[in-house]
Amino acid sequence: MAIAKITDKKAYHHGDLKAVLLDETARILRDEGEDALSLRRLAANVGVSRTAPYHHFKDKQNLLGAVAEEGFLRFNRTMKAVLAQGRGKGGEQLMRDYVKAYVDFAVGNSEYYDLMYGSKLWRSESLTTSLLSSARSTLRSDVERIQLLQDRGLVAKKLDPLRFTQVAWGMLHGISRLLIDGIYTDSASATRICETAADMLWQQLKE
Amino acid sequence: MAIAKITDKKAYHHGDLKAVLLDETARILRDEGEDALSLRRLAANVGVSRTAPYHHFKDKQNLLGAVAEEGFLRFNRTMKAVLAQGRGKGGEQLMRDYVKAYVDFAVGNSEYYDLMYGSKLWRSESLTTSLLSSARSTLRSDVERIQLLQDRGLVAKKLDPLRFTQVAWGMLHGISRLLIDGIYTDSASATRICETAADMLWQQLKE
DNA sequence: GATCGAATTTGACGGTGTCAAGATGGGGTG
DNA sequence: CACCCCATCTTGACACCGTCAAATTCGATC
Repeated sequence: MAIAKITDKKAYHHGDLKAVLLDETARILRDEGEDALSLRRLAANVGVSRTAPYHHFKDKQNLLGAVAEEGFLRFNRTMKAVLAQGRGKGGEQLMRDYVKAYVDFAVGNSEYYDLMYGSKLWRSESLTTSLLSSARSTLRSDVERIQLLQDRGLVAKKLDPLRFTQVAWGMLHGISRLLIDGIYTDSASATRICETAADMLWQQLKE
Repeated sequence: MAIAKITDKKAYHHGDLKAVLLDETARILRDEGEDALSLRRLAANVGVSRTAPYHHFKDKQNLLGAVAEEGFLRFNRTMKAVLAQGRGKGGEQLMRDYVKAYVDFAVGNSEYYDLMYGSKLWRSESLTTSLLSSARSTLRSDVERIQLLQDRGLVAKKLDPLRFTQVAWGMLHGISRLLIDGIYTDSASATRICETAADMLWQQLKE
């Protein structure tokens, strides 16, 4: 039915519907927007009857939760790569790269980011413990990294790592949201906004 | 029909439906959440037929835009009051008050804040120029205030007022969103998060 | 080859936003 | 005062939507 199948699973009648649904959901969100996503259209696009998705996801929110989980996976992978790649660099440059990578991911993968930190997910019971730990993974390791630097005397003693991380996260999240939603007047200057943000954070750290 | 009418307009069949619709919309959003809002329920609650609202608002998005405009009005009023009240105080304390006021407004009036800076509004054609200028009003005066302080030599010369304001706004917006959406682990420490944020901003200014 | 059960379908229900056409009735003009 | 206009409101209709229940299909296992 589908032009090409990547996996050979070919589970049952259709092939592994679950994975295909996840991909097509993300594709619709990316290309046509949130309003264009309905379970019925999704099913039709994939070539399956309207209620077929219900055997893989409890309801619509549950499907979106699964897409969000995929988003967290990609996000954590991305941020880990940035840190790995920044081994040699100085702290200031690393901070800039980190901030840029966060915002770039959010803006470039907004179909995932919207779901990951959308209000719906965090109020629904689809927020499983595994999803929650995945969601907090990056934040948690941020706090730990700062604590480590602090123990080594590379970061100001008086700084509260948790508090700092919370505020820094808020900053990156806010900048990302304002960019995604097209609220900043000149989204063209995204790069310079990120630099300003990174410098501000770095100054707090080194002090 | 309605128990009490504040205005005496009593426009036509119903009384000034438009204002009543705006209030009831905000009430539903606050008390029952976004999903509970439908034009049909709204109309029924107000005691009017399902299509009556269409004579006052082009469509649902247009109604929400009008509610958002009311939100901007209240927001601008609130922030102006904070500044007025902070005349005597030092800059540091004023910054703390300002940050706290912003976040408090967002969290305490989230039924408005969600609409004001929700993605829907900023992509819709309901974003009239009057609404847009109202939306940018507070931000604009923030930039001007910093420029003024800079001219008087009270703020670091090397600082770019626009860039700083954008980042500061991002920070406040992000913190507000994370609090509203229940994403922060310990929303109880909102006050201390605000203080940390304010101190960070203030340090950038005075430097 | 019969059977079991997971995967899928068809049918149905109540809900939604919105358009088109008709009804209503208060305010301005004669 | 009588008239009519037109903003306001209603009823009817349409095409969607999410989701439940019951029937159906069909690969894998005994």
